[in-house]
Amino acid sequence: MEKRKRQRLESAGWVVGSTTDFLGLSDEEAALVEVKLGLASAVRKQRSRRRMTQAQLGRLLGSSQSRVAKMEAADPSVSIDLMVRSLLRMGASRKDVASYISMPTPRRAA
Amino acid sequence: MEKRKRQRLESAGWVVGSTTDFLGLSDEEAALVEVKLGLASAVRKQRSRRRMTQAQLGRLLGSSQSRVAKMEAADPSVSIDLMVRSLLRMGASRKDVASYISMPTPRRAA
DNA sequence: GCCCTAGATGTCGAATCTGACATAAGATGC
DNA sequence: GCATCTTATGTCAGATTCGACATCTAGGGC
Repeated sequence: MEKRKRQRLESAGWVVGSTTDFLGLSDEEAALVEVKLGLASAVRKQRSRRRMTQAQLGRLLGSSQSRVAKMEAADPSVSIDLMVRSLLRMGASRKDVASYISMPTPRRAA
Repeated sequence: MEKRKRQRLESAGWVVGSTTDFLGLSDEEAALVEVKLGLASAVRKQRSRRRMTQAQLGRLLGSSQSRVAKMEAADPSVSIDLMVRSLLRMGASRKDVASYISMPTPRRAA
């Protein structure tokens, strides 16, 4: 799968403002990646605010440490559904989730 | 699957403000359903604004009429990912998606 | 009545996502 | 150095979601 690889590279780093142009991501693909990145960083932020390890969060979610790691890395193998469910489980509201999605996603801040 | 049935009933109607309590949905399950309902109605709204049929939208998405119908019905077999991708494909922005998620979801308006 | 269009619903094989496990890599304390 | 804790990454069998198709209902024009 071509798209998965591109997405993985994309999420892995470097692009700052708009996620387009690094490799030929269409606008919607880019937007989708940005949605996922926002959720991914929200998961990490909420977890660390609660001072939980990935393993603890995994248990709380009925999942595993590795899946949490993949969520936070916005791995292409994790669905938006899973990330949203995780945030809700950590006590986020629908509005919180929405704000995570619309927030800009700066990465690799210098 | 127990949960799926409840979710189907839930989405099918009647509940107005909070989706809790109709049957023992936990708070997060209820919130997740509300997220899906918001996206589902957004898909319908965007599609009809564009005066497209479900079949046309299905083709635009590389999918089918029946899947579009299920999306708009917030069928448990459709993922948030698919609904978000559909909205983005119809030209919605990340912020638009976020607002659909946080909007209240009145249904069956008298 | 019959046809046509739009939408709803059920089913199925294929594709994707999931939890679990193993294992590696980084960081910290000794 | 080496334990220990935490996070990252790869893999895989089982679960979920996918597009597609068939089928049904509702409505309108004739």
